[in-house]
Amino acid sequence: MPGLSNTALPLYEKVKDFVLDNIGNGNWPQNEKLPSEHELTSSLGVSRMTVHRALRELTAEGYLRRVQGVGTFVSPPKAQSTLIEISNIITEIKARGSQHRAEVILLERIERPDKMLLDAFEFKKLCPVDHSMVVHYENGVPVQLEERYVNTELVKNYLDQDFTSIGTYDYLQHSTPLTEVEHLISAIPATERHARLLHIRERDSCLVLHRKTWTGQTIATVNTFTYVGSRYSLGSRYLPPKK
Amino acid sequence: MPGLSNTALPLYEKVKDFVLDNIGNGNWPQNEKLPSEHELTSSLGVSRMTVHRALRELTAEGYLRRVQGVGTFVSPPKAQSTLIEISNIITEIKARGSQHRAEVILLERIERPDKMLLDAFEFKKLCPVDHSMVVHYENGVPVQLEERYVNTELVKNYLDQDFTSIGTYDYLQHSTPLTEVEHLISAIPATERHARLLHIRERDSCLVLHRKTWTGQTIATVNTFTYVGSRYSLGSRYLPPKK
DNA sequence: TGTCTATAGTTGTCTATACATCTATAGACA
DNA sequence: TGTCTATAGATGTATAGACAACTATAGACA
Repeated sequence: MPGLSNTALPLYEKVKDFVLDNIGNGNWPQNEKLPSEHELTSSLGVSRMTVHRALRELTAEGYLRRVQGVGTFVSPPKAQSTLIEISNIITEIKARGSQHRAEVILLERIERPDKMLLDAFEFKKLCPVDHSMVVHYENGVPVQLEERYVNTELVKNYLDQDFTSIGTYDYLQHSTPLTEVEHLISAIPATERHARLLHIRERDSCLVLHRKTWTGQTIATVNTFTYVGSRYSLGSRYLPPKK
Repeated sequence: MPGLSNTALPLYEKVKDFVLDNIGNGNWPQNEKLPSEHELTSSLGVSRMTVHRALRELTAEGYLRRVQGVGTFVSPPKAQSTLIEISNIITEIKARGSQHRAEVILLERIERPDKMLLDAFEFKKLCPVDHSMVVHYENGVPVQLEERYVNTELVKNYLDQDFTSIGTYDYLQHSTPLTEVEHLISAIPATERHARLLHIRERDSCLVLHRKTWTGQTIATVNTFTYVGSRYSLGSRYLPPKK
């Protein structure tokens, strides 16, 4: 066995590299049992704590699986390479070098939310809810209809903001720490209202992203983002943390 | 200062909880400098290595920022984690307790791919490509049309598999280590073929997930998954590692 | 044969200690 | 006043040793 590289890295990093190399070149195939910490300690000439740290970190990173009393095993390749990151529309438009414009369609307080809305927030009693509807344009073409319902208990002054200059996202992120997020993506045919606001025809396909956010145990916001199917794709390119 | 909880947790976990509590209740606000490892060591009555491990892990989790020679600081709240995980359809259907069935529509080798396909693979020369089309049923109702094009240089024996019993995903994952994945989600109206295979009407909305995978610098597979918009949502609920 | 038990082997945690490395700063010096 | 330097104090790494907790199994025993 070749042993550790002689770069300037800390020892535990060299041990991690050593293990990753053995996995990468097929020396230790999937589900293979690694040498025990004790064996690695003597064969690599480092202390057990150092080996232990390396293996523990690789376990946290998903490369290994450890069972107390049994041993350390090579994990099957991560299914984690199937993550899609949702970024906010304004950042995204600007990142493409396009010009962004937002049009506020509606900004209101709903004092008496209907049953559907109360259920969405899992409210027991009648609570007011702030409501915004904004259309985002990329180079003058409507791309996204953003509809947000906001818990007025948790988010203050939501209605006083100028969402043509500040992103709703930016305001919410700074005003409310969120503890949990739920996403749902689906496809729907455009309603008459979608068609009017997004300049498409009724029944054209739209991509809908539902997002619910929590602060503590309480639902903070309920959001629906509707994208024009033919003009927009959610996307991501993911590079696994190879080494 | 109250000190550590007296639960059955390991000490370093208690130290982590202690720090998180102090951050959570505003005791240590954003960018506050924490007591030094030495101070925590004496005030909490644990060894420095234990304090160090707790702080190191909290740093990896994004709660703290450490600067050698200077100190440890409370990090600003994490950027909103907006990741969506794509799991494979068979796992998903079974996880819902539904019955899964796969119907292989087509399984063929394309000896002379057309220009669109060659471009998708970024092939310079003419290479054969394997092609599969499978419809996945949940409790007898079609949910997903799975279409895959596979690089025959990288994936062997693709056509010999029985994809009614093995998931295409499972076979590919075991046969080819993948180094990079690209996803694109969009919404399209159903074509006549979609309508026929998925038992919907033409122009009904479908959710389309494009996935391209790389092995090294080479494109290994090009995939299109078409979901019935009204029957399916991609989703995820993400729980930040709070505590 | 079947069941229980002691044990060897493995990982998990914790401590005490040492030295390395980096940063800010007080104080010497020009 | 300005610059350099030694130093205190902070985090980073590494070791040796001890004990705890868990698992599989060989071997004793009924």
